[in-house]
Amino acid sequence: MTQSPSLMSGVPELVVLRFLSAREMYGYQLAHAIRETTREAISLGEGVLYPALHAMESRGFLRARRRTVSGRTRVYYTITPRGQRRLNELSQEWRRIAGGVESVLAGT
Amino acid sequence: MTQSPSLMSGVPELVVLRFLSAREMYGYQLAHAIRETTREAISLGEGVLYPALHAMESRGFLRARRRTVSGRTRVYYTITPRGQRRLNELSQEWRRIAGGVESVLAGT
DNA sequence: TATCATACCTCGCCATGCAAGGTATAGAGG
DNA sequence: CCTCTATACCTTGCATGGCGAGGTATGATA
Repeated sequence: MTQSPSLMSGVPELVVLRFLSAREMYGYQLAHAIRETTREAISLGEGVLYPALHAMESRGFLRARRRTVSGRTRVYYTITPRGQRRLNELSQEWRRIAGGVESVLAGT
Repeated sequence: MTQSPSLMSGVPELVVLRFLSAREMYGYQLAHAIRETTREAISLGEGVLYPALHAMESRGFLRARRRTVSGRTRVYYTITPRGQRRLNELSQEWRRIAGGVESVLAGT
């Protein structure tokens, strides 16, 4: 119903890569960490997070490793060199666009 | 080919509304103003700008008025009260998400 | 007379967010 | 024992929306 144009496009990939560049994490953990770090400003639903993780893995940005911890299966992700390069590109892209938007919002 | 996730989603609508909240403008003029103000950081192609303008008009955010200036037809746009409300919402939304991304990029 | 800048437009691809729905285990409380 | 909550993963289908490519037309400049 033409709600909002979702300013979120590309954001999940960027923030996930950033987290994984610091340490290995699993999906559920990522979701919580993102919510906490951003104080709820960014909250990725599972329908966003998991497909994003799979896409990044198949593109070679992440490596997945299943581990069973006390009867529960977790999929841990680590960032690859390609993923690191991707993160650098996306960060730069983000800064560029965010800077542009800010300059417009600030007025001439 | 899964190029880039295009962090641009929603940005055209936001920046156009912001410009039009200051003064009446026509499409081509908007494109140039956006490029200039953002120092090329944001550059809207015509395949983005015109469909966006039409969509915003049909949603009641803008009002269009054709005018012929020295043999050329221009479509001037003004923002409506609804468009102004929309701008406020989008701005807030933008600040929220951008703040979240920044906090992630900055690290814990 | 060509080329550029102005000025508008549409079509079609496809990437992607997101809601909704599904499976399964562990632990706590009644 | 049973229900509920938290943990932990998954997929399908829809709608949005950016973007390239292509199209039309005029005025000015070289």
